[in-house]
Parts: sequence; structure tokens; C-alpha cells
Amino acid sequence: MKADDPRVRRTRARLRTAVLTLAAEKDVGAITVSEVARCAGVNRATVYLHFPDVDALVTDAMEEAVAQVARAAALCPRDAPRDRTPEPLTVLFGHVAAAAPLYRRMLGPQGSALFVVRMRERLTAELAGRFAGGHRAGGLDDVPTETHAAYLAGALTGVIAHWVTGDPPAPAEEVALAFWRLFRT
Amino acid sequence: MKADDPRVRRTRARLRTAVLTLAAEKDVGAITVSEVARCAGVNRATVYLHFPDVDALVTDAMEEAVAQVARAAALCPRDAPRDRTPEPLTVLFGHVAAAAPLYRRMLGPQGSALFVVRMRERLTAELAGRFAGGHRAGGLDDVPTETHAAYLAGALTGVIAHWVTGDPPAPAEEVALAFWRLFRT
DNA sequence: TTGCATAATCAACACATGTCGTATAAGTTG
DNA sequence: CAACTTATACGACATGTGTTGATTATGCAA
Repeated sequence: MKADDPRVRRTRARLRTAVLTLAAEKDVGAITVSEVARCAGVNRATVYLHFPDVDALVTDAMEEAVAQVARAAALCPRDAPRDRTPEPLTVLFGHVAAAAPLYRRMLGPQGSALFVVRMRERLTAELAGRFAGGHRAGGLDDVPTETHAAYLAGALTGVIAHWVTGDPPAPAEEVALAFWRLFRT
Repeated sequence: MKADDPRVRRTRARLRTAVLTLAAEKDVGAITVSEVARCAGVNRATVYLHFPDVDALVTDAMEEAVAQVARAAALCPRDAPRDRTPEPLTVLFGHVAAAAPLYRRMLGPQGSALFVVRMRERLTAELAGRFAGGHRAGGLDDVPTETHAAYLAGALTGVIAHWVTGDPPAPAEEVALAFWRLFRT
């Protein structure tokens, strides 16, 4: 199955659009393969030619969102002042706030384990790359890079999950700064 | 549905045992309601009287494991020496190592979002309780307790997830110490 | 343009899900 | 013991899941 075949591109695009359409109007966890196929005007069996299950399908559609988060996180300069949220982090939390219903769904009990895993993996990889070679403060140079990255990726995921499921949700600015303070300590 | 009705207790116990039996011999993510009912010698419809879906069923059976992790995490004295892993943390990572296949499954792509959420929630609650009233170092007293707890709960979850999915898995003491160093920084 | 490769369709399969209404039997209370 | 409450069993239902084999059509290349 060549990814650059026009037919493949067309079908996948249709599926992605269908998922986002459905995700906007109903419980993401309740999206079914049948629905997506129907909504995309594609045969149900065809879906299985591209994705093993509905989770992969949904996650693929979310990939872009996840990538944004990961990139923004990696952009944070680690030596920025403790009491001012760095620009990329503000952007990150703003992005999550804008798509809050989606994140609430995906990170909540109805969410997708695959989504959580991908988000953490992506964050971990991005942060590990950021650490490579560079000196880390606090005598942490002997902590494995990967573990350090996983620690922070988990911390960020945890804060976001707790934030978006909060009622009422705290202001993005506030949470962003709190996270930054915790990170910079 | 009274929880102390002998019939209810019997049925739930049967279901819990059935889940653990099945989990030991096959992919946790592939456990079906039908199977559990069959294995427990209970009618399939009866399962739905107690649990909304298979995730809740599995998570219920795992509750004890999660509780252990949360309790151990909360027991860590925050002023212990930087370069020696505190006892409870050693116990915690040892416990996870012992049940590694289960955690690998539950925290991995095939895992249960509900399990992840419960684990994080439980950790967050336990840690928040630990923070209540106490003074936190590093000028973090103005960071919301809940956010701080969510940060650490996520960090721990992240490190564990990354650890148990590693191939080959790093030694428990090593990861425990790395986590402790990160926490104590 | 003609053929070839293969993506997509279609029908059908066995199985699982979640939800009924009704019947049975276990447990509780008088 | 007898009358009640209600957990469980049972059968049936519409729907979804993955998968398969045969068929149609689309895109590419000689």
C-alpha cells in the first residue's frame, strides 16, 4: 500500500476529515468504524486496509495536535526566568485550551490509551533530543536522558490532563506558569 | 444493588478472579465480557449489572495494584538524602517490576485509558493530601497544590510507563534512583 | 492505448456488544 | 414457614467488529 498513491491519499484524507467531523459533534470514545466509513463515504472494509482499529484511526487524525504540543514543549529555553512563562509554553497551553474538549476526551476515562501513549512518546523523544549533548543543571547529568525526558513528558501530560478535566478549568496562563515554576525548580 | 448482598459479593468475587485468571494467560486488552462471564460461570447479562464495560471490569480487578503504588508514593519522606533511594520508592518500583507484564499492558498502546486515569487520579489525590498544610521547598508554596500533585503523579506515571516498555528493561533500583534524583532537584 | 497492478467495493461470515422482558431462585423480613 | 424483594438466568434483539474471497475501478507505465 503506497502512501503516495492518489487513491490512498484521497481515502485517508476523507477518513481524517470524517473523524474530526464526528469528534466535534459526539463522544470521541463512541466513534465507530462503521460511522467513520459511512461519514467518509468509504466502504467499511476499506477502513481496515488503512487502520487496524478505530483507535489508530482517531489517533492519526489527532497526530497533528500532538505534534504541535511536542514541538512547543521542546522549544522552551531552559534558562528562561523563573517567574515569566516562556513564549512557547504560553502557546502550548493556549493551543490545548482552544481544543480543550478534544483533550478532555482523549486524556479522560473515555479517552484513548493509544493517544496518551503517543503523546507521551512524542514528548519524550522531542525532549530527549533537546537534552542530547547539553549540560543539565542540578547535578543530573548522570540521570539517563531518556528517563529524565520521560519524567518531564509525564509531568506535562499529568498537568494537562488534570487541568482540562478540572471544573471550572483554571486559566491557561495560571497553569502554564505553575508548570513552569515546577519545571524550573 | 446492595454491595453487601451475599449474592452480589459472590458474583463480583467470581468476576474479579476470572479477570485475573485470564489476565495471567492472555493479552489483557483482548479480554472480552463474554470470556469473563464464561470463565466466572456467570451469565453475560449479569456482568452488565455490575460493570458498564470490560474496562471497568479489568480496572476494578487492578484497583489493589494501583492502590499499592499510590500509597508507596505518598510515603516517601521528601527530605531524604538525594543520593539514596528512600525505602517506599524502592518497594514501589519493586512491586511494579514484579508485575511488569501487567503494567506494560495497561500503560501501553493496548492499555486501558481508564486504568491510566485512575492511577494518575489516585496518585494525585494521595500526593495532594501529603502536601496539604506542609511547606514546600523552592518557593513553590504559591503553586496550586493540586497542580503540583498532578505534575508529580504524571512524572511518576511517565517514568514507569517508559521503564516497563523499555527493551531490555533497566534495573528497578536504577530507575528508582533516577526518579528520586529528578524529584529531589 | 492497452495492460498490469492494486485500491476500493461488495456480500457474507463468526463473533462480541449492550440492552431488553420475562422467568427463576436466592436472600431477607414478617 | 410464608410472603416479599431482588439478583441472576435466559433468550432474543439490533448493532458493531474484524476478516475473507470475489469483483470492479482507478492509476500508472510500456
